[in-house]
Amino acid sequence: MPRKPKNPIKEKTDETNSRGVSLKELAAHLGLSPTSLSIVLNDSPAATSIPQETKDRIFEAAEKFNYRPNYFARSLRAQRSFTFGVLVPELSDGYSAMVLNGVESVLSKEGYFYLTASHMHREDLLKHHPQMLLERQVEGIIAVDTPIRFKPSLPVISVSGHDDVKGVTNIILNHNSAAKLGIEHLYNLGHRKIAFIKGQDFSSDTEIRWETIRQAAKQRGIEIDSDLVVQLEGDIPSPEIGYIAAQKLLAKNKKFTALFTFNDISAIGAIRALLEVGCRVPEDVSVLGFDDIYAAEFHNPALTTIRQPLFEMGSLAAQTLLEKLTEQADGKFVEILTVEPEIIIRQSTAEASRN
Amino acid sequence: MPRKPKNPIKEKTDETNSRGVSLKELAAHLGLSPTSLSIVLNDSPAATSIPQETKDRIFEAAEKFNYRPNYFARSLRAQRSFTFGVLVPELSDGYSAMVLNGVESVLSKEGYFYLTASHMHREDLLKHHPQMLLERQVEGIIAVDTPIRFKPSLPVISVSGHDDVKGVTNIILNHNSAAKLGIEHLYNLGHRKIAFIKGQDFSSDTEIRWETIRQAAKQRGIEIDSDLVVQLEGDIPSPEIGYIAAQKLLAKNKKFTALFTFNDISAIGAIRALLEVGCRVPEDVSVLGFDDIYAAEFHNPALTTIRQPLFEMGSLAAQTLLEKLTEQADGKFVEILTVEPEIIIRQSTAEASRN
DNA sequence: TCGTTTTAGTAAATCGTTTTAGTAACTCTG
DNA sequence: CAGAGTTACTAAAACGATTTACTAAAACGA
Repeated sequence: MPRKPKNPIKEKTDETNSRGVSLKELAAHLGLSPTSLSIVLNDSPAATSIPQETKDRIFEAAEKFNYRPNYFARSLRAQRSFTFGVLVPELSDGYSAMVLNGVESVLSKEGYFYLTASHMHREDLLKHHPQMLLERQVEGIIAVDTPIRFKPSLPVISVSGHDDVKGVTNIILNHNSAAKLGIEHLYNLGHRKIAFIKGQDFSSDTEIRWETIRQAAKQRGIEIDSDLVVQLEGDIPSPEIGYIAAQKLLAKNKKFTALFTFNDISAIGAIRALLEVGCRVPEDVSVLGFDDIYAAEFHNPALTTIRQPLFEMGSLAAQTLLEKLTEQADGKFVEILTVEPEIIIRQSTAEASRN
Repeated sequence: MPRKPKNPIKEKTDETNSRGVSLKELAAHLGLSPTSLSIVLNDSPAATSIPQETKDRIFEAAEKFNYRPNYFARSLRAQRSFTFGVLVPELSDGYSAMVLNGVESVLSKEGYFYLTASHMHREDLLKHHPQMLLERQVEGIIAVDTPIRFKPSLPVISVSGHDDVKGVTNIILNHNSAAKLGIEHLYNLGHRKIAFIKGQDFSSDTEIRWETIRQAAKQRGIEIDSDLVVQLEGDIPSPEIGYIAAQKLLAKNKKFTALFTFNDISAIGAIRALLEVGCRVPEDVSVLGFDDIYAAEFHNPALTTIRQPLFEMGSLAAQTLLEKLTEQADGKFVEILTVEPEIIIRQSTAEASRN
């Protein structure tokens, strides 16, 4: 026989329930103390001494009135936000979004959310955004292709960053492998005169990618002509910057049979520039991309590219950050986590032309 | 002459300051009450009666100890989160990300952040995510290309949704114009046999886009052959689904001189399918896309497409939501905000071939 | 039967702000 | 010089949960 509620909560209509029931109200309704409800609903140790009948009453009422603990009250008390901050250069470049997919896939399972902040490589935002995220009490930060311009006062995971900041775990591609895969592929197709498009100075992968490519080329006995090296400029996530870079390259009027670009976006722009001057891809010039974004497979010609497992890098970052939070400073700190690239051979590369 | 602090806060090192100073600590340090500091720091009305000297002392100390009000405490008290929730199907389709850029550009100016939740058109997530966002006390929800499967108990703005849910403001493209722009363009190039790729059933734009296209075609006296209409299937954000749809179309073996696709992504996939069977674009078949994502301009051939101002739609959504929050129910409710499309003519469309 | 343990709870403190409702000590004003 | 008003503050309540430290009653053990 159900007991009568002591201080019945008036049935709230759809109109009035906007703010939900508080623990206190629910407790009054049941004639119990908030303490008891809290203990039961959270199944804390003290719950063992509460009889099942009471527990059931509590669960039932919580269900009926759709009780949801107030997020702020709970977080204030527990000093936890169940929220991460994510720093990205820009969302619509096809790169960050893939990483974020991976991040979200892990976080949503754990009841975490994340706040996104785009800095567009602006120095002021690189400092300001982390501040803001800290004020929002994020429990950790994931920085994607983002230089660390702040003192990390909480766990930070960097995806494709290369800043070597103390305390920051870096998730990076095995760039040595990546460079070798690319260079070997071109070499095996007979390419010896290879042009390169480097990344922008601000992009964190630029330096290491270039360094590893130089080494891989050297090992293969390929000489890099500095006239055949150009660099991306500007920060819009459009192929246009690759187009412009390729035009600069063509303006030098030096012969090359292959072009190794910084990423797929710039490869797509570069192909446009090549086609415009009558260079066929891949018959006259092979073009090799990097990343394997969705557009790569269906571009014309379909891009041969070095695939980065972006989704996995995101989920690994989230996973690692969650682990960092549970191990209380006892854990052995991991500085670098490496993921492996893969070469995806499609139609934009071919045997070097003879002439 | 600076006064002596009453209860000096020990200078915290970089190591220990992780949690920051509380208002109480700062007040004790200054020999004042937390109330006074709160009044001064927030410049609330009562601050007029506080002498400048005291104010300065407070500001100085706040600065020195880098005082930041605790977000949870403040939000708990004020019942405000300064956070929106954003529902998207998927981040890496190049569409949502552009909208989010617009959203963020407005929110960051106002000190707001947003939580992202991707539902991938799964019914369970379409119900679960809004719940979660509500529990996180978001002040409003922006739904991008997302059906509303929840009772909106707080302000909701839908971008490219067509659910006509009471209380939801819809930001939508002027689909009539869009359809006309597309049909007129193809008509003027001499196309009469036009094929169509419709969107997936779950995509909110599918129905209206198709309806308006049918009307525009009718007005122009173009007959739509139902054999020349195929539909996208599957929910990956890759051109592959457009590729498959175009193959189905080609399998019907009916002649057409133009193809009006649901979006740029599917246009890119469709072009691949056409090229594979020896159809040249645009010489044999003109292809018209929709959206004008970054990839459109540099695809080969460059896509002629109907541009949606995605960034603007995002910033308009954020702006509108912010306004909704300040006007307290007095405001006249706006149900629909329309934005205008634009046709971007590039290389994927041309005069209809004669044969 | 007395003392201990278990059962079934509760009151009050706490997290860190903001706000409401004061209180004293001055300064005017007539 | 009494009353009103201003100045310069502060104590306490509130937001809504969790946690610590109790209490009162019942059950158990010797």
